[in-house]
Amino acid sequence: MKIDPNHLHMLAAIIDAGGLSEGAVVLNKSQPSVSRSVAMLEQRLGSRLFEKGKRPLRPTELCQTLAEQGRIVGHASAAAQTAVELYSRGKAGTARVAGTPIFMDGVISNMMAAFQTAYPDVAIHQSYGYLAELSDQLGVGNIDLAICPVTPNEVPPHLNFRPIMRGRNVIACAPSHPLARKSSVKLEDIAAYPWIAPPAGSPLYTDLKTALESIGITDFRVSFTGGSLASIISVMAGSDALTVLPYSVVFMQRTAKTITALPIKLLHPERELGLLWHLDRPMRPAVLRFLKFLETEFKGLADRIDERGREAIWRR
Amino acid sequence: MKIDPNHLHMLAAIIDAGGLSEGAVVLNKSQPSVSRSVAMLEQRLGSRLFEKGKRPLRPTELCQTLAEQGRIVGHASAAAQTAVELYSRGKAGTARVAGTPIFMDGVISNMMAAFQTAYPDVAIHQSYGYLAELSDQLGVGNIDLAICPVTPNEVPPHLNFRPIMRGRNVIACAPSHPLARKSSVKLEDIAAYPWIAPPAGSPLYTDLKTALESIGITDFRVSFTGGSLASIISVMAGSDALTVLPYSVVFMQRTAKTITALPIKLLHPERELGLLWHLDRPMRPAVLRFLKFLETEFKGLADRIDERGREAIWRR
DNA sequence: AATCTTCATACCGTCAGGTTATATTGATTG
DNA sequence: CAATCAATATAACCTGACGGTATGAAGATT
Repeated sequence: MKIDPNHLHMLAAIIDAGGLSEGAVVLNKSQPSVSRSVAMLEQRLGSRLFEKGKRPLRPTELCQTLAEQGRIVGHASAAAQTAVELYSRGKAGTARVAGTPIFMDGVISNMMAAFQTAYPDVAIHQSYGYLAELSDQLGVGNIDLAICPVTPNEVPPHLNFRPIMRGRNVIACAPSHPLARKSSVKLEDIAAYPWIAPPAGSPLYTDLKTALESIGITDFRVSFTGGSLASIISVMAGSDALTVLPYSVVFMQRTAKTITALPIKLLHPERELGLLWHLDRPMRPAVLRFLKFLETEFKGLADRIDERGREAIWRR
Repeated sequence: MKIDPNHLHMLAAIIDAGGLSEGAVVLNKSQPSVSRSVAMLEQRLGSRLFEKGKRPLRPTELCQTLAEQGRIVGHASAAAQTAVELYSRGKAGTARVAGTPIFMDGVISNMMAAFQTAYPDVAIHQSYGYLAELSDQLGVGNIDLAICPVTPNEVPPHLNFRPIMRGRNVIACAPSHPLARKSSVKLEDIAAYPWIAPPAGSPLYTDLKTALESIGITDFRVSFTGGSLASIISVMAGSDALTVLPYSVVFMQRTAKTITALPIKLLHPERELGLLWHLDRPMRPAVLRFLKFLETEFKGLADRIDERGREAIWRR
């Protein structure tokens, strides 16, 4: 007959509480219940667990050693309990999140930092990808959440899309760039400089083309391509190159002063930055937490961007 | 709702076995049983424990952390199991044993050493006392077993007495003693030497007196009294004093060659060395083991003493 | 598509363990 | 030492968690 961990725990509770009745209170049970359980256990073990007929209840030697294990069981049980609670409140667990490189590096990474200080027990697994891949990964279940610009009518089936920010691109350059000081920039000015292009397959690359076409630039020289945000910033800092970036990315760099936007209006792309997740796959609490966190963060970001925009307008 | 340690253990078993069916085998249960248990647990926790519709059964993150605790529970349970088995076979536990000082030091201690090498997990609590005290201690339940010379008709009530060795006293002295070389010793020889007396209250003290009276010595000089066996041996080694000791005690010192017995026959006391324990207090397995061990040891000892006796006789 | 393996569901019986009420029994005290 | 108190044991009853077998459903494999 195998021994029941619950019984071990019960013994520990009785001993630590100092009596059957007190132990029963600790265990949220009635006194007769634990009394009978002890009696049955004694019978099964074939030896006494508490000395018979001694009123300050005295545990047997065997009982003591069993209670020792019982305390271990109790700890494990309590640990499991708190683990479940943390988990179900989304305060522990893992969130696997992927997104387009520039956004992840330029915007989301900062939010993830904030999230991790708020929820240190939630592990984040980050990866990169564009819409097609992200959709696949969500479908297979390799990631929980994708962050990606999407045109509302091309949302893949079975995926839920929640927009969080209007797409808005700007022409970006280093603060040291000759054009950065000018209050107004003309097309002829721009034409002289080389361009940094995002990776060929990325949406930003098509954005770059359509944006430049929209302001009449059809022929442009690409001097650097394929790098992620850190490379792009470095290259811009050391050259006169220009590039097209989401304004939010530029905005997030405002304190670091590594990028500025030129005062030229580009055509908005149809796409909108948003969160994607699988519809019929229930979201884990930690992921939900992260999602909510991102939403409020983006709301704050949008507000700050608006403010700054108004300021900029007011200054002119 | 509190979490059940059994469930934690079950999760660990399932994961470690690599499937519900395999886990069920490990747990000695049917597959549907564990399947249902898992389902109920999932419902109570409000989150999945195994990913739905994946055939190489994949545990959830939460399930993994719970299983971790489950393994701890499993270990504790197994430890308890072996503890119970060891205990009930008398291979672990405590035996509280008391007895008359000279016997304990001179005979029992050697046997306890042998016992502890055979049963290293049985702790022995030794104490000293004479019959009255021993009886009290047994009655109160402070000791499990007493080893003591008892005259068969003065066995205290409620106590069981099992004789293990005939009482037989001898006159003892150091091997370096002038009388030790003599093949026959006369009373006049003895009269010249001082005596080491056991503690005044001890049975051995009365033995000393009656023994000496039995051989006609009424007036004797006591040069040292009150010491336990180690002291007596030391004093004898450094002096010409004599004393009366149980032959078994002298016998046990044969290899150490610290004491010899003089070839003088003393009157046997009525008492018989034996084991005492409480009648209606069930004996713990470890105590029983120790009791059995003592019995066989004493049997062996008695045989060896007989042999030696025959040898000694043969030599003359 | 067919088959195989494994998990889920249905249904039923049993017993550990929950409850309340009450008896027993060490311990305590005047 | 009787009386009293407090704690444990017992009785009687009931519920539901969990055990089993039989069978359906669904991934995985060929």
